[in-house]
Amino acid sequence: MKRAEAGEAGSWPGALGPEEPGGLPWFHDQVVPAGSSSSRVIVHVDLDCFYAQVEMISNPELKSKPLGVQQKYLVVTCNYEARKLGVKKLMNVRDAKEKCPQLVLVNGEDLTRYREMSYKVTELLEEFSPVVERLGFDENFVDLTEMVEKRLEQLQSDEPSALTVSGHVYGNQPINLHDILHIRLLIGSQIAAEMREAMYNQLGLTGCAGVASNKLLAKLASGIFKPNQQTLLLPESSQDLIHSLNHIKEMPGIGYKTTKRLEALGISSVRDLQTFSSKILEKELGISVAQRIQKLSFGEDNSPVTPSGPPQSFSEEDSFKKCSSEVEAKNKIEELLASLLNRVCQDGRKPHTIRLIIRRYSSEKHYSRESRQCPIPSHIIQKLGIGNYDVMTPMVDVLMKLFRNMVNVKMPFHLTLLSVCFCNLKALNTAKKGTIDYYLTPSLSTTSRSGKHSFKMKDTHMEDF
DNA sequence: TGGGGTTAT
DNA sequence: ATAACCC
Repeated sequence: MKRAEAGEAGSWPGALGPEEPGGLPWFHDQVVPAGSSSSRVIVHVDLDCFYAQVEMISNPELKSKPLGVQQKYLVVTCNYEARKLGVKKLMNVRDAKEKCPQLVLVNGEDLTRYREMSYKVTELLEEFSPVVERLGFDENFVDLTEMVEKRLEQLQSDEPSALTVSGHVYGNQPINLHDILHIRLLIGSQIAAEMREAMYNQLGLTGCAGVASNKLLAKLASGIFKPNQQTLLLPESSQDLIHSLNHIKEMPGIGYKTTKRLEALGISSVRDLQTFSSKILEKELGISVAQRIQKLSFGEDNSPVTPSGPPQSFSEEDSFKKCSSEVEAKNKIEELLASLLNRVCQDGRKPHTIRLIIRRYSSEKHYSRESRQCPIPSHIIQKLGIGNYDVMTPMVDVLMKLFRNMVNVKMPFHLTLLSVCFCNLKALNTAKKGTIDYYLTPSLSTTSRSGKHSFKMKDTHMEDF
């Protein structure tokens, strides 16, 4: 454990300032302005090799073996046993087997169990604080600011071990118990440890956590000590952290395209980006992207933790070497749709838009998708919740119209991916005659997004059933 | 490169 | 409808 933990924390309650008599800790009057966006406490929780963990829970015999999760010809993730033997994420199955002949592979193309476990994690974290933002299936941000404030208020001066950091501190920076920002982050590290404990005790999952003053730094911090550990970043160390990145590509928020454009400008390190002319950057990338990523390069990120809530869309996709006939496409679309209907049925809400996505074969490069979408006919929507009887057939008809709108079936074609997506999800219309909702709810079966009737479901507070 | 997701334009 | 980002 860290120096800060043993040494400094033991000095409590000697941390009381001389000008604060009585039993209250000195920081009790250090108020953070309400709504202030500065000085937040954010945790990023990142599960260890998530798919592999889920598979090992399903089949404990896999725990002692090097395990990879396979999708098509890729090992998309693997446990640490396999990593020790040289298997990497997104490695070709052939390369992986070559590196590690004992590698056990399980198919992970069906995401159902991963998705279910993923939401159990998010729900568990929401018990700590409702402000939880999902990032993929295996990462969550939680804004702990309020929770930390409450714990500070409850803190008694006769709790000698109350101010002990949990886990690592980045750079072994000493904690200053007279610094309110340090104290708040330290409390955040304790909550992070409780979250990881709860994940393990209740779900059997291990993961990392990073605690810092914003999402960017929390995310970078969580990756410092890798499996099943956590790290706290103090403000004084944030520059060290961001400069420890070897390339701007490693900065969350700077993706493939932006990296290429930045490289063309001669920018490759974080410091290059920090010192580059803002004016020129704005002209090259647009003011929005330029300002955002240049702030990121200084470790600044004021983006809020946005509660994810239920998903905005459901989709199922399948990739393949070749699909070149309409019947073939129809069969695959039916499979995707069947799975989707089950999911939508379970969710309880109803999608009002359906989308079909394709990827055309192109000899190289240009990884690009095309899509067509349309409203789901209202008579189909109504049949959706009640066990999907004859919703398959009319829905496939709609999808095949979208298909023919994109693909000229009279000409040869070569597809490598099909995907069906349900979106524009709305709560069930449970409005009944005589209730307030009945008079306030815009008809959900007509063109409800138009003009004057477009007040939002969030504000209307529909009762679920 | 898989099988998902999100937001901005 | 696409393009960018995230995993």
